[in-house]
Amino acid sequence: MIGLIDSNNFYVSCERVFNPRLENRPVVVLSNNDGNVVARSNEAKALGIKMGIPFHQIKTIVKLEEVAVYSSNYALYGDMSRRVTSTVRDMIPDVEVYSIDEQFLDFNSFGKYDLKKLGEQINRTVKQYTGIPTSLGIAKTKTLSKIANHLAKKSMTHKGLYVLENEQLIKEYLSLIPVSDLWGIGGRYTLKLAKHNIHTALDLYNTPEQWVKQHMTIVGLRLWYELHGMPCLQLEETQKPKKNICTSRSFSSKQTELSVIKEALATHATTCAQKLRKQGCVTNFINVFVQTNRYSDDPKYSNSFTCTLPESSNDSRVLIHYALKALERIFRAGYKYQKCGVMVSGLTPENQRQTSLFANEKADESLTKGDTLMGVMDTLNEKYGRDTIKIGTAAKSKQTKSWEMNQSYLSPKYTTNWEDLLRAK
DNA sequence: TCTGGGGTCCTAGGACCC
DNA sequence: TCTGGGGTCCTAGGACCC
Repeated sequence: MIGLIDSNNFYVSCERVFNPRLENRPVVVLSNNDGNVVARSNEAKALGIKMGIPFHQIKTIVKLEEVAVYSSNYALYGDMSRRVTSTVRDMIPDVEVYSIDEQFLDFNSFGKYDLKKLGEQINRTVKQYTGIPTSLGIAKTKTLSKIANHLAKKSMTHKGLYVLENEQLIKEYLSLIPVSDLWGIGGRYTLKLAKHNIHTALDLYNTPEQWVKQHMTIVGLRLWYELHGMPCLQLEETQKPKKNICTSRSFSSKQTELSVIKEALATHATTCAQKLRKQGCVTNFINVFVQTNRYSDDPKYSNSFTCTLPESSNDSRVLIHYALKALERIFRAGYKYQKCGVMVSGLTPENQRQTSLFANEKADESLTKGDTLMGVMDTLNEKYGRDTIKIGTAAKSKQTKSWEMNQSYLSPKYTTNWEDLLRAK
């Protein structure tokens, strides 16, 4: 049996752990730049605040109902997520971390245990150790455990735990679930399936295998098998190295000057290089993109350019150099830019770096020196805090405030930043 | 005034190889 | 009337997830 444990209203729950006055109150957490609502407490849901709605559209109700509002605090949520995972892993060793608030659990070596009792114990322990409330669904496949989890959360009688086993019950529930709620069915498939009169999860369950394969590829077929209780998706307990890494942000206000965008892009390139080094990888392609606001009536422009590095690298200085070169090629004056970013691909492990055919000893030496320098920078930034030391091009200037992310409602980084903790006190 | 930031997998078709 | 039989790699586009 497979379990899916999921933290309820996760970002809101993290804020509540450190601010219990938020209990029983409507609370929302916003996306980066305080753009949209990405998490809601049950009380906020009851007020009709929809997932993903732009913040400016709910300002009236926020004031009227005294909704507590928070900017995303990923330092806090990431750390709380690690605590939840390690608590779960102490009880069930085989865990796949699926997202910041979800883990799949493998119960197959717990055959003789009462899964209901065990499940209750898991929820209770996580709450006790971390303060985060969770829901747990258990079934034969990942897809069915997603459904069981949904049932655990939605029904008051299940109290955050549901073991979905009985074939007849499975079919009954499937008949109540819109096909669009299934894991793996998005907007496009929902429309396509509706045209063929497939509306509920049970409709899809009853659709012939051949039709599914033909119209929904192997991906849909796996989903179909999983619904029938035949596992096709394995637990992935080790994290696979990423194939692409992207760092991008919207500006807090629209930007027109190349110099400002250069500063922002250099900062993103630095972050991207840090992420590469953390994964122990080097890149040989760097893609840079800029775009204007797609919702506004102002002239629109978006473009990207990919540079091929002469030699694979994860050196911040190298990435900044090529990112700015790419930017020069796509920047057009006269537009109000909203966002820029850097994406690296073609990643290879650091220790399998392909050097240039024409590299000489001097080049080797400079490569080693670069690695040492980056190592020192990473160590200092880890020990004394982010941005303790950085490359000059990405340094903060008078212009920085005009592009840096807007976070007007940020809570302290209670668990990862000592100064923040003191401030909170 | 104001609309996020990351990722993955699959398929078809084109280009090329022997 | 008739034109081989295998392959690989790359890219764009489509679909999805949180």
